[in-house]
Amino acid sequence: MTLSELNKPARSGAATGASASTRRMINRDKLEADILAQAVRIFAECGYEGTSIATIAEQAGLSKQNLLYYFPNKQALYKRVLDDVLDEWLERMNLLADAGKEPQQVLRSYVEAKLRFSREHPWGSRLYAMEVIGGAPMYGQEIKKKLIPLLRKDIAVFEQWISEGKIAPVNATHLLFTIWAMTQSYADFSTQMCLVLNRKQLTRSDFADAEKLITDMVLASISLKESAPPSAA
Amino acid sequence: MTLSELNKPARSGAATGASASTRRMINRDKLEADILAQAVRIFAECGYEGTSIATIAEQAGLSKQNLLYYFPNKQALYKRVLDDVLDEWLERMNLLADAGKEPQQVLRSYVEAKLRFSREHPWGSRLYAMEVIGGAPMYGQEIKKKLIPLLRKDIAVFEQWISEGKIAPVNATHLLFTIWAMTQSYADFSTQMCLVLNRKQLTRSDFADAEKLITDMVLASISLKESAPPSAA
DNA sequence: GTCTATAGCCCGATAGAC
DNA sequence: GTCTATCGGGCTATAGAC
Repeated sequence: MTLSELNKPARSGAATGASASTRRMINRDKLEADILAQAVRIFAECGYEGTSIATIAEQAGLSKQNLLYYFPNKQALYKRVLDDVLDEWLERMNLLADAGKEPQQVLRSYVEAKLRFSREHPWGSRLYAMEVIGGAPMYGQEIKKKLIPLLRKDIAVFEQWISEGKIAPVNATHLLFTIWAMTQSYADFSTQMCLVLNRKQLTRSDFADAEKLITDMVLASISLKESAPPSAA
Repeated sequence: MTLSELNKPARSGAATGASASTRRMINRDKLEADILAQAVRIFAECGYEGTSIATIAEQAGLSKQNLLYYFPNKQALYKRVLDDVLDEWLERMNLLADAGKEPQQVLRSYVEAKLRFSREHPWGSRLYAMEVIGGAPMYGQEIKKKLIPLLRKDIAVFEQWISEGKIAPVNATHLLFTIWAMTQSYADFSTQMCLVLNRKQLTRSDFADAEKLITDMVLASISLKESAPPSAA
């Protein structure tokens, strides 16, 4: 079960399975999805306090009071949005480091997936970043429970590769941090990048260029220099 | 003249030079500095809308109405804070790429300076990041005028190095973006990093480790591979 | 320059009719 | 489920006494 399913408000008719309530359920799910899609964008653009639920409601085509029928309060909506972001992220990232694939291929996939998330879910990426920058005052516990263990696992995989001599002895923790930083930045700082590039928004070609450079940098940093013999120091 | 000096409110007694008003000026400057120091922290923690000037005033030890005597309104205070951040940043970064130094040394200094800014001015770094993530709705013009030209100049320097064969033919624009991303992240994402590292805050040793890895990655990406001859393609 | 008082606004949330 | 109406509170900013 995903985080977002856990956080969904219990709904009265959800367990009946009758055709009428099922039809209603579909409408309700669509409406919730519309609300969530607007919410992630507006929260990311305006911040938590800068966002009024009336604005979200208006953009989703319903009244503020009606929105509060679907979500109990503003904070619950906010956490639900972040749940969905984290769910989607974990789903894409979780299956990368498990198999016995080569380090190079795993890191290629990691960079590609994280960068694709920045491209396909810019609002979610930015909203997550804003929450973390502010000290994760509302979502820190969930990050601690759900994300941090996976990041630690990734670092452990890197360190395993190092101890097996598969990659150069880099600092595994900071390697992960820098990969995160570079890929995340193409969502968070796209405004600044667009100003430099004189574009309205980043193109697929920009992301392809970024992926190539980031991948090259990461692979170069872990590549074993054949000229250096095992040191005795 | 710096951005912050331009944005300072004109004050009545500033031009007299009399000893009494000079003494008052010093007090006023100290009070303004206190307000700005609290403002940058609270704006970064809570966002623009999430920050009330009453909170800033309280933390600086004066009343909200009194704060509004020193700064005309909330937005002016906010922009002044960002001016100071950008001033400090430009001051540190501007003198790096001018001289005829070697690319390796310039990039070492660039990473070191940007990372030191993240360590010494975490609130300023984070506040700037939040403004950019939200689309720079209040400070976009200043970024466009003051920062973007310098970033373009840096990119042009990288491209000059490439055309002179001093560094490998990487994508200069994205090289700058990734350096920015990696160094910036040690301010913006320190909360997440601390959770991974199980620390209250990042240590000097963490920043030293980061600097080493980032520098190695950047220098590896620009290093000329001696085995590859100049291609005819 | 610092104080009290308050105008004027927006917001989140609730109550209750239908 | 959707509506109208409204409460209670916090906010920016201003007015004016001292």
